[in-house]
Formats: sequence, C-alpha cells, structure tokens
Amino acid sequence: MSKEKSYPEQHRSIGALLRIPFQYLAQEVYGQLARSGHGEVRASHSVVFRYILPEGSRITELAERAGITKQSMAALVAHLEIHGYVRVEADPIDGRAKRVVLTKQGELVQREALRLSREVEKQWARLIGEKEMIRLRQLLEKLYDKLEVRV
Amino acid sequence: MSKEKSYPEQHRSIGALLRIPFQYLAQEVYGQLARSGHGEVRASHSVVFRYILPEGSRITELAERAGITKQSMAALVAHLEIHGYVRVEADPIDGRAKRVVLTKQGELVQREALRLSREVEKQWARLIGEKEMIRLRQLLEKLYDKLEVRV
DNA sequence: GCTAATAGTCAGTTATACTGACTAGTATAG
DNA sequence: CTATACTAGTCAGTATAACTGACTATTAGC
Repeated sequence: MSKEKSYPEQHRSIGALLRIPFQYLAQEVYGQLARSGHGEVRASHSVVFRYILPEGSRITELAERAGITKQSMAALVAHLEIHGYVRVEADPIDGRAKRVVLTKQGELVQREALRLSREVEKQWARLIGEKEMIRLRQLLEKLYDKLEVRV
Repeated sequence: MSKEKSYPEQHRSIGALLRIPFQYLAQEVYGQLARSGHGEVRASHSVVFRYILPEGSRITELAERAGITKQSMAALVAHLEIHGYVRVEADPIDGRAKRVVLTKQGELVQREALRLSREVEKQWARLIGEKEMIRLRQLLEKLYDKLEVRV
C-alpha cells in the first residue's frame, strides 16, 4: 500500500520539513524573476536585497549581516552592479569605504521578490488552510526571533 | 530603540523565516558530526542518507528523489564510498546498474544525524515552548506532504 | 606621528551543482 | 533474432558561490 520509505523519511526530519518548502519558494520566486527579465538576480543575491538599508550599506556591513565573508559579498555586489541593480559610491566620510545603494531597478526587484514570496504564501494557505498558514508564520517568526539573537 | 531595518526585514519574508532555522540546524548537525569524526559527511550528502532504502538504491533512483542530476549524485556517492559510508555493488539482475548500500558506519551516521536534529528540535522547544514546537512541526508536515506531490 | 584597526581588493582553492557526449548493457518491434 | 530505442552510469568541461591568505589604502587611538 504505502510506497517504500527510507529510514529518515519515516521519521520526517525537521531539516527536510524546512528545506523542501524553502527550495520550492526559491524556485518560484527566482524562476518568476528570471521569466520577467531578471535572470541575473539569483537566490544567492537575496541577502543583498534583504539587508541593504534604504540609505545604502557598506560591503562589510552586508557581509556581516549575511554571515558570509566580505570577499563573497563584494562578488555578489559586483554582479548586481554590472547588471544595474545597485550603484556603488565612495563614502564621503570614510575614504576606505564604499556605499552600496539600490538603483530604481534594484528597488523594483526587491519589492517584486517580496510580492512573489507573498504569492507563494497565499498558495500555501490554499493548500493547508488560511488559519494554519497564519499560525505557521507566527511560529516561524517566534523561532526566528529567538534564533537571530544567537546566530 | 529598534535597530535600523531594511525593507524586506521589516516585512519578514517567509524565505528568511525558513532559511535561518534551516541553516542553524544544518550547522548544528554537521558541526557535531564533524566534531565526532565524521567531517567528510557534509550537508550536501544528506540526500543520500535521506533517500537510500534499507536494501540499497540505484544512483539514478537517488538522483531523481533528491532532485539532482545523476552525475551529481554519483559524485556524492563516490565521496561517501571513499570515506566508508556506503558500499557500491553491481546489481545482480541489471548489468548496467549498481546498488548503493549503507555500511555499518553509514547507518550509524544516518541514525546520528536524525538524533542530532531531534536534539535541535528539543532546544527549539525550550525557546518557543513545547506545544508551539509540536504545532510548528505538524504544520510543516502538512505543508511538506502537500508540496511533495507536486515537487 | 607612529601603530593598530578597518574597508575593500586580488589571487587562488574548494564544493557542488550543471550540460553534453559517451559506453555498456537491456528491452522491444518487426 | 536482429536492429533499434531506451536506460544506467561515466567522463569531461563549465558555472556559481563559497572559502583562506596576503595585500593596499585609509582612519583612529594613544
């Protein structure tokens, strides 16, 4: 009757329970962005859009928040700059530093990515129930807040 | 009072709500495994341990279930074979095929990874509340089941 | 003003995915 | 029963996204 299952599948590890929806979401969001002409914005760039402040942020700042090295962040920013999603300006106060600022196109993608992720949430609400989806989000928010402190 | 927040941070995208706990979990589980001498088992190998059947599985089978190419799966399996976590045998029925089977050490790591992920769940239960963690898992399971059909 | 710290770059490496072309067996249609 | 199509897996090459270590330029602190 039931299909053959591996040992961890039977036990439904929390890892897969978090990973599968995340992968699904990423595919939806970045797939849609690619189809609307923003194929050069990939999932790895999400941290730039996520952590950049309205008035702009430094590379080091972004790297720290994203939990990656400044070299890695510099590469992400360089890619987004080439493709017109961010501008990189010299910091007027600190001669060592640069400010990364979203362009109009970058702001558009930032809003669009958020809109698409909300679309997926709505879709999920249809699958598991509206109330359930709200509760799921609440619980994830609670966990996120507790974890953010120590991560 | 409140720290400066970027636009998506204010809106708490579901992507980050899933990703942050997942990353935390992966770090805990694979960090612990590394500390107990299994540093060659990395997060990418989790799909092998996750989908392999007790009597063994084929590369192509595993690749399909994991949603990666057979070449990528072959590389993961080769790595685990070199380090003693799986055995690769010729399929007695089908001359083209091979069977990937967990070794004793592989079974140990499979169980250990699951145990560690349950430890993290317990830790999270202490952070957000026992009932809340149970509910969170239930909701993720529900979503997972609905998504698995279409993924 | 010297020294330490900080912002960012350059060069090289590793891990993990991908595509395309291939070999070797298996299944099937005529 | 053989020619052809399909399937399992490999080999070779590429892209992406991370890493470390060594470096330059600038700022801050004593």
